Amino acid sequence: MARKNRRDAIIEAAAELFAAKGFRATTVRDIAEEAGILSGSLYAHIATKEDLYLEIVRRAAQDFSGAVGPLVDERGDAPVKLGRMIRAHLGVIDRSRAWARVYLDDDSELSEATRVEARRLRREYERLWDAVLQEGMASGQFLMADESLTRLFILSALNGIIRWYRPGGRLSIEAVADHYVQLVLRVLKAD
Amino acid sequence: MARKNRRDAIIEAAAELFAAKGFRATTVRDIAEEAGILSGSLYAHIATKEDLYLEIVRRAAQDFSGAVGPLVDERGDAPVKLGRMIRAHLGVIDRSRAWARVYLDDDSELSEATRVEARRLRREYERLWDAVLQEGMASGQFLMADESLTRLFILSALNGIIRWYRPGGRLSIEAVADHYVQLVLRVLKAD
DNA sequence: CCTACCGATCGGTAGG
DNA sequence: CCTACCGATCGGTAGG
Repeated sequence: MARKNRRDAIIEAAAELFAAKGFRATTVRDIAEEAGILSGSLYAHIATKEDLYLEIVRRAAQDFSGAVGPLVDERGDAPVKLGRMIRAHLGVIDRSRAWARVYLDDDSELSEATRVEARRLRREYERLWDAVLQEGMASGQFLMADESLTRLFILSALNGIIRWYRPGGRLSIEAVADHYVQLVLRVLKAD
Repeated sequence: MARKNRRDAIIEAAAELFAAKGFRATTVRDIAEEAGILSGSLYAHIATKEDLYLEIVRRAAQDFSGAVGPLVDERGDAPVKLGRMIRAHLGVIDRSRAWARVYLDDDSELSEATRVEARRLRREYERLWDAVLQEGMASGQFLMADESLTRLFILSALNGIIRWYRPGGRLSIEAVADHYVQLVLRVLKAD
């Protein structure tokens, strides 16, 4: 929470609201109120409501890539790396729930241009996962009949968490991550 | 496609539009146009836009339960049954894409009452999967450290399909189902 | 950042 | 099922 200016507060408020109610159901008046200003004043800081969405997706993409990306090149074999990546990915979901939700949901209510950019950012992130899956396949530690299908299966399972996990529930995110790492390694026949 | 009255046509149109654009971004004028009438005339057949949503969720829940439910009591051991259920589940997603999408997405733009009912229907459906998972655990054919976590993992992976599968792509839904059955059985250490 | 407001569009209704 | 319309609310702007 370094420099926290008004613009950041607006984006933060929008992320929470988009995550909770969806893009369309969130009004610029909701966002302004949450940020402590009036809706007209919002436009001194942003161009459009849709730009706000894009900014959230970009920051979330950075969160995920920043947490998971460096792990691809760290020491360790593919199963170990994948375990770290899963923990990091679920960690971001846990710490940045609202941002993650906006980022992971392909919101169909937006303009094509916005959706294309959001999709591009997600695809770029997915390549990190491909890299490690391929590494494990090359080393013979992962068994996959169809790599891209397997990646989709795994990432869908992981991202599903955002639909049911609530902090303070029966399991901590770390406990969930421990379980999920095991399940994913089973999928890959790696244990 | 038995009796196909105007009301059914309206619900069908709404399902396609809600799936494509979301509940909020779909207007009653969109729905009416798709059904070939004017928006005011819609209200001779429905009470509110939200009722339309509920009706779609109810029919989709019936689709899934009708296709998967009977398989729980059929002949065969748990792994065989689970394989059949996965194929049936993906079959519904394939044949009733729009309905499935509306049903599977917990739309946060709706009233509490509506969301509670939709959640109830989804929970009821999930119990079918719990039954078979428990059967496999009892027979020693499935290995799970945490049954409910494993169910969430598996169903998230399966339902993720609705976000990427498009008919006419590289793989048929049957081919995807074949792969996914194998991956799920691996998760359960059942092969 | 506020006041004051815009044109457009929304879900839904009355009366036929 | 249409015509005609309602009050409310929407994203965004002008002028300060």
